[in-house]
Amino acid sequence: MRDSDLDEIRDLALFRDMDSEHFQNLMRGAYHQTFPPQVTLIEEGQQADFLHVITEGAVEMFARWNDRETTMAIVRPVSTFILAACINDAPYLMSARTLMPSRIVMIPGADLRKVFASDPIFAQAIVRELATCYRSVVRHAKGLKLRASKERLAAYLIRHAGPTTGVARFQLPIEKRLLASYLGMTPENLSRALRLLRDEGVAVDGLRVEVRDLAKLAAIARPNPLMDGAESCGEPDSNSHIRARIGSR
Amino acid sequence: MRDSDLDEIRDLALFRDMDSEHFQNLMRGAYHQTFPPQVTLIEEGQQADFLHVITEGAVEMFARWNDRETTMAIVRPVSTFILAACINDAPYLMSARTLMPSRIVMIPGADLRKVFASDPIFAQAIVRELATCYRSVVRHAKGLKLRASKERLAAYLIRHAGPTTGVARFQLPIEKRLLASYLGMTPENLSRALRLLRDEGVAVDGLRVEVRDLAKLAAIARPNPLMDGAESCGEPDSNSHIRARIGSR
DNA sequence: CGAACCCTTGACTCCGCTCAACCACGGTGG
DNA sequence: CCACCGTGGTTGAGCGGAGTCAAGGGTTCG
Repeated sequence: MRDSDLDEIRDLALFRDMDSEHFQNLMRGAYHQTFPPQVTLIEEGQQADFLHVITEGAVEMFARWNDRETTMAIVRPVSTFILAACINDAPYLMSARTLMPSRIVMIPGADLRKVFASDPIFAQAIVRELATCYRSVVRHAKGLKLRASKERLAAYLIRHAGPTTGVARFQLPIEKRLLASYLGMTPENLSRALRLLRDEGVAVDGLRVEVRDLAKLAAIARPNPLMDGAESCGEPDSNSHIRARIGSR
Repeated sequence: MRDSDLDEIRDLALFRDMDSEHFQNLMRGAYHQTFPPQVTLIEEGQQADFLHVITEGAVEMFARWNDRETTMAIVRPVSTFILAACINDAPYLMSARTLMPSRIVMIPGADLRKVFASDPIFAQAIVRELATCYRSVVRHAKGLKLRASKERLAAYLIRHAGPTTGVARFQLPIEKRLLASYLGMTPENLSRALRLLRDEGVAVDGLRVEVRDLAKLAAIARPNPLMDGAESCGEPDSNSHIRARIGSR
């Protein structure tokens, strides 16, 4: 692995405060690789051999059952995924694939568990990360069970409008079909839901979104830090990552 | 706290291997209390002051939004709840209330974090617990997004039929209205879904369930360790806890 | 230029929710 | 002992949200 990579990784919240020697132990067996888009990094059911850390790009976490498929989260730099499976040395519950060219650090699970056991600082960082992921999934589940699809969409738009008041303009960070799947609906239904929100002052052109009246949206979504809080980890997408995608209109 | 209680708690997987002195530090500020049924222990949104450990009874974890309510999990002895909020020193995302007379250990969050930082063994146990909870919610979310309600019900019944082949008989561990809420449907719909499953050889009388043909149910539920795996934590109910409830018919 | 692919729209179906009535059961108090 | 309720469960009727299927338009890419 290149030294510049090492420095970059070392600077992540997860590794920043840990013992130097332990960090080296972790990195000795680690890979830092670049993957093209649409590459399956992980297949659910496999044994968790590596902890993955995404340093560039975007990765979709998704799950399959009975010929159906749903996206569970979009992971952005810099965060880990499948930490829980690694810690428990258990099979992955989700699959992962790149959505764009992405760089991934892969740390052997055995090394992770070893260092984790001997470095309390690192253990603390791991736990914080894990707890954050947990809370993120709980929020996701709450949204699915308590909100109707139109309400989920409204909430999503509000989260991504940023802290603006009045009018907000932004780009959807992912394809609509992905967004639909994440929100637990079909692409057709997302399309219709967006049209319904036109009456509420939402204008959509491609991935460009303009929200004319945040208050009106909020009346539908009734946002709430206990469901919409942004502790990151899997929410597609933190708007701090508006990147110029090739071919963005 | 009584000594007998201390011994009991000390024996939990979470505390079993930790340093004795640290354990005492944890317990010094802890309470072990008995609560009647239908008592709200935790209100979502509150700051996470205590880690809770249930040693007897049953606790429902639920969430509210906009006058709607859904049960997210049922917690049985012996396990913790709201661990993630405590670790992150964040507000609870779920509320909790007792379903029956229950005994709860309450450990101050500050103590938890302190000991956690200085005892690697304990930290490891915490992480394992947390990772298990995380995986449990992921399974729950997968079920909600990938399975239809009838399929979710079938899967639930199979999980609780135990490893039997052929005919299975058991008791529902919770009220049907709770089960409905957990499975993400209305009580009316659960009722109808159960009638639909009659054609599949499922007979229900009160809380008594008889599954005549597990294979037929399995054809609907298509159970799968990645969705139905029983790593405990919140699944209502692990069938290792069939207790004689007063008034069980 | 053609082939994918994504998005949208329409028509249709159906699952699941709402509302309402009814029953069974248990507890309470006259 | 019995009338009265409150609660949880079941059933039915009706409706609406959301999925399915199918077709068409716009882009991108080989």
